Amino acid sequence: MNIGDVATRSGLPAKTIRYYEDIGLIKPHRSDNGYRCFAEADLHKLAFLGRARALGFTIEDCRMLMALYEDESRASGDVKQLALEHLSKIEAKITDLQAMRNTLTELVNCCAGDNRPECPILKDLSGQCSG
Amino acid sequence: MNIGDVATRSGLPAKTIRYYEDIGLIKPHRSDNGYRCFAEADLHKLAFLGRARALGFTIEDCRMLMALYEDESRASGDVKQLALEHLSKIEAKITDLQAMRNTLTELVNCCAGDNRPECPILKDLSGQCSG
DNA sequence: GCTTGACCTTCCCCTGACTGGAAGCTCCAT
DNA sequence: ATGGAGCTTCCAGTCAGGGGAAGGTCAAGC
Repeated sequence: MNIGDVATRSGLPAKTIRYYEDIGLIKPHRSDNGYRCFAEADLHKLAFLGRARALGFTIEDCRMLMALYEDESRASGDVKQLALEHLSKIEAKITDLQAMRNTLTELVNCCAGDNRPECPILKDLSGQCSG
Repeated sequence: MNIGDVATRSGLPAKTIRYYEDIGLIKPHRSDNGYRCFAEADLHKLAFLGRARALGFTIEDCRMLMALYEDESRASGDVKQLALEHLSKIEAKITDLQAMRNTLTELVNCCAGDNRPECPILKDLSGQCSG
């Protein structure tokens, strides 16, 4: 398979696939003409990577997950720990974003949003507490 | 005021303050020795920027918010629109992260996390649906 | 007056995970 | 032979700064 076919079948852009080769996540063979030549196993790895990335794992996490996946004597505890650490980062992000959302929602609700300059959003940002 | 004092009082790192000058968000004067020389108004702007950034606004958003803040004939509707657009991006991110969290939580709960290699997390990532 | 250390300056490279685009090669169909 | 699609590499850019080098400045202490 050439990269275009793999891109279509994996759902990843060709650019991303080249990048993954660059950083050593996959190692496709080369045809005589210099084109990358992907086997089914490469496609499978790319799909794995795509799913891990979609769950928000970093590239380095993905690298470790792939290594664990390929290590048949792995301990599932190592995978679980990786996932739990990632989960706690996600939860922290959610908490941060919810705090932003709450503040913003309140500010937006206080703002008339008309043609007048008076604006509680700007007032808050400028440090003049409106409460 | 020198940059160190402003950093302390605004809570922003000196690096960040220099960066904000670089991209034109602030324009502190210079002393004869070449040092940046900050007035209270600069400090005020930096505090504004810090709060806007803490609410997750992008730098470009901040630039517009500052312009609106300084425009006494602004319409609060413009500010509100900016805030609403930002809010909807935040909400989209929260939704994405919650989906990740839900999937990950389920996977983690299915994983024994012991010394055995059997692992539903890896199984899911590899595309073998466990359900 | 000299030194020391803290503070300031600019400059450039690095981050993560790609994306865009240029220049050039290959392949296939016409 | 030619045109266009697809492939290659390489360079630069994204966002919002962070790290650190090389060097100028200032105030205190001796």
